[in-house]
Amino acid sequence: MMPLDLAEPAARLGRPLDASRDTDILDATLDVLAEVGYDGMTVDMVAARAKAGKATVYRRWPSKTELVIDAVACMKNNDLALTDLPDTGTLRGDLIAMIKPPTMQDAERKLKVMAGLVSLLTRNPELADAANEAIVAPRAAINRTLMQRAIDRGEIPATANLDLLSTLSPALVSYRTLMLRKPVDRAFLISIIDNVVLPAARGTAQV
Amino acid sequence: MMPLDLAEPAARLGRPLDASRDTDILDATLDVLAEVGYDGMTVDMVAARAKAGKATVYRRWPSKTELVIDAVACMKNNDLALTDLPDTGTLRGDLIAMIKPPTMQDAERKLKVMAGLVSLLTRNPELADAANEAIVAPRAAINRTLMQRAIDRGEIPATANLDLLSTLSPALVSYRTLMLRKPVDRAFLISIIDNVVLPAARGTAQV
DNA sequence: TATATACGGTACTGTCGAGTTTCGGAACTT
DNA sequence: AAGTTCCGAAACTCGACAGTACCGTATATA
Repeated sequence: MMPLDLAEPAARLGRPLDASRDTDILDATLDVLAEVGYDGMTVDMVAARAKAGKATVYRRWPSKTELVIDAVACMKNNDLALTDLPDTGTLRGDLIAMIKPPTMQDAERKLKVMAGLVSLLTRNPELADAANEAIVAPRAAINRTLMQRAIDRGEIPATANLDLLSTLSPALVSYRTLMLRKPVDRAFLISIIDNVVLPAARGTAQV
Repeated sequence: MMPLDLAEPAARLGRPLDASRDTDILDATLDVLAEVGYDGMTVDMVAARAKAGKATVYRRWPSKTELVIDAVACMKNNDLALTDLPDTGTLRGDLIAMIKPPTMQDAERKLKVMAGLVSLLTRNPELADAANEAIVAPRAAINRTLMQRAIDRGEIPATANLDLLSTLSPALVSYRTLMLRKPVDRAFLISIIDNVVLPAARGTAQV
């Protein structure tokens, strides 16, 4: 008998897998996905863009679907950290401080990827979960954190519905991009903050 | 020479086209579209659901793309009229009166169809326009009308940004359905009205 | 050095779907 | 009745793509 699998690297025979190919392929997958969507994407496109052979792709992922799920899930890690969020002292200041190039580009790419996946989410729960954790949830989590601080400061009522409030801006940005197909510029984002998010955060219990 | 085309029916030779097949096929197209999306849809599926032959489809539309564009554009007509809108005397009353079965089912189907088209809108302007006019614009137009009345009554400030306000609820409903994949029930819609739309409509110029 | 696996590239296989054609029969015009 | 077009159904063509196999070469272990 052999010790068959001691959970150690085992130092396999022959040339080892080149880890740099993994990231190149995953990144190429996201690029193509953002450009032409899931159904428009072919594995040949991905391989070509990653300057890899198709066999190199299939050596790592058993199918196109699994490749895409992994690529989407990987976006979760490259997040513009939840640690160094702005802290200007006001909710408005924090929200506006989030409007800066690196954050926006990250959001734009994620939204394009999401657009190419939307029609699949209904029929593929695994992909839906990956997309939610990597794209949807992080953005809401940031807003939630900023708003919780505002509650702690007494700036907005503690009764504020953060589940709803934290999704306002992502929802409006998504809608404007995907449905209205209009550009999301700085003026629009500020308009959302001043005309929607802040009134909603403060005004919950009027009437 | 012939009078070649005097814009009259011309009484063509042979069996005439059966108009009832058109509507059946367009309706089947929307059904399939809502279920599996544009890329998942095949012309055979549509023909089968409409109990029609594939030739009957291609006798009317030159390609799958044109068929879909026409089907989407047709949704525009079947609108739950902009004429008999609720008029309860308050904006809140009007908005809540819009939450009723026929309206909701219409909206749900349109949203499913839209979900199956999202990834195409970027690369097909003709389809994007059809989808906008048939699905996106009508809903915003209704909200805009109700809100304009509220302005006329002096219920909300005349400075209110109706372009933004009228898209709030469609955006939040879309986001919840497509991205969060949570159900849109009556409680959620009322929560939107009370916690987002009305505060935003009133609170524009505070601070 | 011998063996084994990864690599990029290319060719292959099998399936699926858009669009076309053909069929027997039905509906219309002359 | 003769001629034409529509109908549903089925068979067909053809291109695209997922997935596999193989090549020559590169990189690892023993």
